[in-house]
Amino acid sequence: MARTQGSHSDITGPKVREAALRLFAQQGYAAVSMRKIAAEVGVQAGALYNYTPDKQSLLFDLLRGHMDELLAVRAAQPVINDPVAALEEFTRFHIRFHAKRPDAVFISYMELRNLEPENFINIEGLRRDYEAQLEAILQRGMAEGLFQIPDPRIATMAIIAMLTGVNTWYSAEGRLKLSEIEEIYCDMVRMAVEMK
Amino acid sequence: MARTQGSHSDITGPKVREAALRLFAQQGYAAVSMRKIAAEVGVQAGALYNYTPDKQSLLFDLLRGHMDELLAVRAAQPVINDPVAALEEFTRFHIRFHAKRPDAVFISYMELRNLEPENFINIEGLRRDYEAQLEAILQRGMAEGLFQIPDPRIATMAIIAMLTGVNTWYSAEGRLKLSEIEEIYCDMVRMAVEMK
DNA sequence: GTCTATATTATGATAGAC
DNA sequence: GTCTATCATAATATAGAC
Repeated sequence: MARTQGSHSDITGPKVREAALRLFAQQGYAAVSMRKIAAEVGVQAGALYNYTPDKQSLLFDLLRGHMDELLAVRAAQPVINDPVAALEEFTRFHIRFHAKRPDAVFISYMELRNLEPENFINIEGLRRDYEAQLEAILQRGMAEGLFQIPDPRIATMAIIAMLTGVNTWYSAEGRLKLSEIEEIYCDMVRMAVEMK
Repeated sequence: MARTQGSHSDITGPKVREAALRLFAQQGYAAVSMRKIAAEVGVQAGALYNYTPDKQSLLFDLLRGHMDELLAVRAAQPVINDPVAALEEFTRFHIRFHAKRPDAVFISYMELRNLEPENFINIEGLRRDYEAQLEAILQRGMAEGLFQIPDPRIATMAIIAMLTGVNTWYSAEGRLKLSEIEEIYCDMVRMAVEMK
């Protein structure tokens, strides 16, 4: 049986999220109208409401999806017992995962303030879960006498800020390949925490 | 001679910039209307145009003022020749300066994309000038055989990201005083670059 | 599922009275 | 210098035809 003309639910849905992600990252949530998203997708504004109840849900779904994927990919990773090896693996993982998703990372940091309170708490919780994984590695390394860390909680925030900062300047056409960047950060992170 | 009723140029001007800074940081440039700024100041929207030609100039002036102050305060600092001492001073300076101006720091990173191209280039140039100061310290330390740094340009970006990251979680009512935080970051930065 | 049309509200900026 | 009033647009979201 032939499809109803103009019926593209399975294609349009993802396209809406992709367009919203790209536009929110480029211009900011508040600066992007439903009309702009619709134009990018190639439909009229009204049609978007088949895919999201409102603009806020669109933003929340993007952030939630990003965090869910981050945690899911981490959870599927094999556990590494040696703290030194685990720290290196975390460093490489973080850089690689985030470098591949610059738009999602950008809005995850920049548009938190545009989430309604309930949604904000939700995303913040997921972020804390992720941070806790790094902190656990640092704690283990200290317990085993391998790491020398003035304050593990602060070191966690410092390392994550440092690694996520790659996204502010990284370009696939830049001076360094991603694997080289990973290497450099692994060195710096190791030097910053290892016992002398 | 009595003043014209309702004439408060010298008071209202700064109040407009303060209100805009606070609101832009809290809600984002695009989400803040001239009416919201006016309400915060306690005037009508039309009155704002006595203090700024348009909304874009208001944003640019805030970012420009922030960067100018950053560079001016740095320029007034005495030069430190020893790279180790200079790096510690830079670390403490950066944390202290930025912790005191969370709103300005926030919009300096978040609202760059809302600057018109010419204004964007202007601010980016000032930021590069600031980064160059840290990179020069790292280069000097390497030349003198004091620092071991895989890539000075990347180390510069990494350290600045790490230090600026303090602003995402620092609170005056938090577990640690700012002086303690400075101390911890000095340790981590030193450990990350010093020759073993 | 998408379209057109529309209700309702808000926007940046300006003009002119005081 | 500030106010009120207004212009010209643009916003989110919905209703109903197809």
